[in-house]
Amino acid sequence: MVRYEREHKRRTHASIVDAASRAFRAQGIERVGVGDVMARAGLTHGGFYAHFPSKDALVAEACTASLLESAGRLFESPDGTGTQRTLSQVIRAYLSRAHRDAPEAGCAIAALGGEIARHSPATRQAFTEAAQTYAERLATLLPEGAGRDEAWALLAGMAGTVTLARAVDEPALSDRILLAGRRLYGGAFGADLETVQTERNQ
Amino acid sequence: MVRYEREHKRRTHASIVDAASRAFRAQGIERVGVGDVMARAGLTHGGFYAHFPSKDALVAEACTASLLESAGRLFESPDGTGTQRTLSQVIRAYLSRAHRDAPEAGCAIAALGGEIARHSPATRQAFTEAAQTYAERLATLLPEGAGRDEAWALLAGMAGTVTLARAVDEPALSDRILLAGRRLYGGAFGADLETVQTERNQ
DNA sequence: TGTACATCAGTGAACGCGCGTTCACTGATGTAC
DNA sequence: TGTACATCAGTGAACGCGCGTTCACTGATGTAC
Repeated sequence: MVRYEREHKRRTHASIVDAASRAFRAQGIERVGVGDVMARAGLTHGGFYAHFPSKDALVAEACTASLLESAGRLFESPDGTGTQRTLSQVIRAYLSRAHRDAPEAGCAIAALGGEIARHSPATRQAFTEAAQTYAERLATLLPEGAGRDEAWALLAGMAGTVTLARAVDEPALSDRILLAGRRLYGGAFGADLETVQTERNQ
Repeated sequence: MVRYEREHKRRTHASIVDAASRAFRAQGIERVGVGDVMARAGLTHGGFYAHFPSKDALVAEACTASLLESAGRLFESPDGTGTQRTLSQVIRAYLSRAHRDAPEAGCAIAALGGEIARHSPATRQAFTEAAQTYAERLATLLPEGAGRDEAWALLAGMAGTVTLARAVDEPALSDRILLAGRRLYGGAFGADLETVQTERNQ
């Protein structure tokens, strides 16, 4: 009965979502068309509606995917062993030049937060759910006495810092904003300040 | 020689910028057309190009205008006497439900930061310049030892907090994010925590 | 093992629509006489 | 004081374009016999 390999369509679907999640973060949701996404996935635009009922449905899926993917990248050490990063390492990685300069692989809150706030209920719901697991994962790294709400505040603050560092057009100012963010959140959550200072070039 | 009152065109220009700055913050730059802006200013779309060379030029002017206007609203007491707010009052006002629920009159960094990061050099330059005066004004309220960089970090963090509070679709969670932000920044910059706690319903 | 064929993932032309922009015009303004 | 008129802020029809979406189709797949 099954003509094509069982996994075939599922893989195509996933590759469309992946292409969309990267394109949206790089260029914004509105600037990226259905045709652009399909071309990035190596397909033509007509086939889109065999996978999604509307562009909005893709946006919702791409929000979830980009949050989960970037959380993975953020919380795990880049050594490939799956080791969890410490809070200090997470703050440094989030507020790094590398993150600022690669929005397509970075946190969707920083890249798309403003646009999501104005999007459909379905998109906002998908975003909220995925952000919740992001915040909970961050909460486990916080010191005694700090819980989920503190994790939300830290996440929101770091996202705003990266967004502003991307918006200003003076590179030196942008770097100083990231550094000031490291000091602020490192200090507020007891992360090692020495490390913050010595790794300013990461 | 001057047919129309000298101020006539200047006033129309300013009312277009004002309409645009509110519409952009409410709906996003891309979703608001030139025709929408002109209609909000009580005009028709054709006259637009007698005032601006392009939509992009309007975006740049609207960025400057909305940052200056919202800074005025934020730093001055609402009693009308022009009294300056304290740091604690500024943090409470920025991270208030009122600000979250009225993006069209609020801070452009929170509403448009992500979009501006992807916009034209002219827009980013205008934004950076106006944000600079915003940050400098905030810096004068900070305690001893904190300077312009700390003001940038505080501004960026508060903007991200309001953006995230607008993006999530659960009202209770949104309120908790704002409150956690007040505690975080109030604590980090030595603002009166008691006041923060007692005015949670503002 | 070889062929005929039903399936359906993906193609590409076509649609209506709203956008930014252009341009020939209109009519309120206030000056010149 | 009254009228003719040059100015130009604002009007609205029209443009080309890219968007999201639809749909008749094609051709690779792997099963049935």
